[in-house]
Amino acid sequence: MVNAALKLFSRHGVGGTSLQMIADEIGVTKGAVYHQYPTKDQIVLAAAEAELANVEQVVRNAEAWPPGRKAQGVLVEGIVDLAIARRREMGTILTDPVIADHFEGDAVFADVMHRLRRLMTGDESGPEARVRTATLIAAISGAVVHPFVAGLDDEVLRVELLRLARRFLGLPN
Amino acid sequence: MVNAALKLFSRHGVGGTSLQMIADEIGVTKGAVYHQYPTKDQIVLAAAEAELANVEQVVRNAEAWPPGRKAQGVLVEGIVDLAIARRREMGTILTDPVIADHFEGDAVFADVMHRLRRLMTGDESGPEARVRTATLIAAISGAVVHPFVAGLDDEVLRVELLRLARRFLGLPN
DNA sequence: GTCTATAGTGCGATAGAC
DNA sequence: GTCTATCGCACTATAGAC
Repeated sequence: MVNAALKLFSRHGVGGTSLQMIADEIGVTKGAVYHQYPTKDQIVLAAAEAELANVEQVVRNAEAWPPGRKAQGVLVEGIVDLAIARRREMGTILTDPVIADHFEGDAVFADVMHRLRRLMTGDESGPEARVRTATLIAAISGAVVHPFVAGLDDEVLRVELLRLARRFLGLPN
Repeated sequence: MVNAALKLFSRHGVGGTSLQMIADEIGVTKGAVYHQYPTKDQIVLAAAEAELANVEQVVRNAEAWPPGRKAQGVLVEGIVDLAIARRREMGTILTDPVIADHFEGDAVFADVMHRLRRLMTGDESGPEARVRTATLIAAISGAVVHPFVAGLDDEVLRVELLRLARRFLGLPN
């Protein structure tokens, strides 16, 4: 259900997705949808959190390594893989205005972003570190939905993106 | 009117913006809006094209220079300035699903993107060139709306983004 | 847990007065 | 060119049978 919602959100936007569309997508009626989630807002929230959980898992994997280049490499590889596996969905939670509103002031979102920045820039937290982190995330999650790469094979895209991201971070090859 | 629509689109998404909201924003009634545009689709199209025209102007400025590093520098500076001046609006035309649908197969959009890629990668047009171009555009237009940089001063953000973009392209300082 | 039925609201769009 | 008034429809949400 949450997955069906995310798929529709990323294809029509949150505002352009109705409960009827979600119900149709999973093959039930609106009433059944309302049984699980009392409001549309709750569905949006659940979908956004589910997608954020994927990012959190990638961050957690990278945190298993001691701080440094290896951890950064694991992080970048995880983000690239995630962005490719979910080309539209990942960008949606970062760019859709309705979901951005939901995450503004959200503690879990802030925590994941903070840990992500820490992995990439260590203890720096000034403007340079912030812009660098925001840029890398935006680059990867945004690039995968750009028309230029719409027709590219997943594996080709993966290799190119990884190369660019590693160079961006100053990591070996 | 087109500007009011773009502002609302970037704040609530295209699907989440009603004609009533647009009418209220510019201080008229729905009837007056319908006098200028026969359908909501036409408004969306006009708004998207207006924003695309800004990008086209930046590309045109860069094309005034002979192909090479100078042209690339002008291009990157123009894109960064545009993204900062219109932090939300520029990202909207690249990420909102409704607008992306409008641009899919659009000749003007394809032309601007083609010229942009040509400026950045010359005559190469393989996967590597495509991913590189898509990544740079996504990075800049996406980074400016990321929560990490929400509180940053425009000028600070501009300097950092320019530095990152230049390094990404292998341009001097 | 899924259904039908329906309330209440706001939507896109149209018609016609001024 | 802007207004009011209104149509038909789809929406979110609720109530209650099975």
